[in-house]
Amino acid sequence: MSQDGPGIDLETSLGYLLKEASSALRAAMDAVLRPLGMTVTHYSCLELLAQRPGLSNSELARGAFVTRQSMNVLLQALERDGYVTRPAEAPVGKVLPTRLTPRGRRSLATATAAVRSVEVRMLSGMTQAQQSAAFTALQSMIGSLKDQDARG
Amino acid sequence: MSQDGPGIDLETSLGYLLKEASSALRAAMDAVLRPLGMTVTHYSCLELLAQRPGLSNSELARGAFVTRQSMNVLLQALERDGYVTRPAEAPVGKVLPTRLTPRGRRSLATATAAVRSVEVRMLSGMTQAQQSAAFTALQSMIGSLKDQDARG
DNA sequence: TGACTCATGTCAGCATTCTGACATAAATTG
DNA sequence: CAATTTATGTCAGAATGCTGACATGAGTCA
Repeated sequence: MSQDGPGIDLETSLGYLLKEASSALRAAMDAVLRPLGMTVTHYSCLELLAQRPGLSNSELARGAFVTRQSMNVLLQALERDGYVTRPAEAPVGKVLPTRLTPRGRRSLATATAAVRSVEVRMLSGMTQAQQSAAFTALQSMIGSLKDQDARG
Repeated sequence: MSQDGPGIDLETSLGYLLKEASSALRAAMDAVLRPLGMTVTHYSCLELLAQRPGLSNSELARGAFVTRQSMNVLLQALERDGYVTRPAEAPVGKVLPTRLTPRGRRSLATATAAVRSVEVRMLSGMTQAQQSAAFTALQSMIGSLKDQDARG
């Protein structure tokens, strides 16, 4: 069965499949967000702020899987265009808590609908049990991989 | 519970978890490949060529989830450094079939060992049944998302 | 209290990838 | 057979993200 002899069989590799699924999801999200003039990172930032108002730049960066620096330039653009607000000075420490403006909330609402349609389609061929299994499996993978990071 | 009311609950979203897992996997692979002077795309290209010799630039790009243009610049570097070879002229059509050199094969061997250790760790906390379930689930997601692409 | 470590926000420079575009060859279609 | 469509390789410019670096504030520990 061309098992783990010479290389890693990409046809049966969970890692490769994970990358493929993630890539397909990102492409699908990009496709529905583009007409709204939004990128995936853009949307992720807004969604994070809706659920946890007052998040800092660094926390948003971790939540959207980009660096602080990248999130910083995005936040500057979002602030300039009136989607979010940040205090001019940090109320405590250096952390600048960010919040959605009404305009940001409206923009997020339409984006959320688009993204939800993608997620629904992604799950359309799966039973509830399969979804639960996938959820557990992904959490397990994440835990193992993060563990490694901590040890290294 | 905070179900699908206002936004998408990132804590229970399979899409978000998928992105998180993929990000963690990429970070882990980057960490083990960096000492070898390799990037993930770099490694993916070599692994693809080992399993399917003679792949073209465009086919490699699809397999590594990047654009033709990006793969093209990578291939030029790999060719310059003697990891792969491409004929100066296309034997048929415009397709330039790429092949690993012995040096490329040696380089891939060490990289494969490193990547395999990451994948083993990723699967360490999962039963065989869980792995099978995850495999099926991911394939289902990919199928649904690609379907959408075709229809759009 | 003072030294040390850690996290944050931000700037500058660099690398990587993507978008747009073009010419060419194969496949398809009428 | 001719025309259209599709796919490929490649170039140039733009956008995006990252690495490196710095100053500052908070927490820790002796």
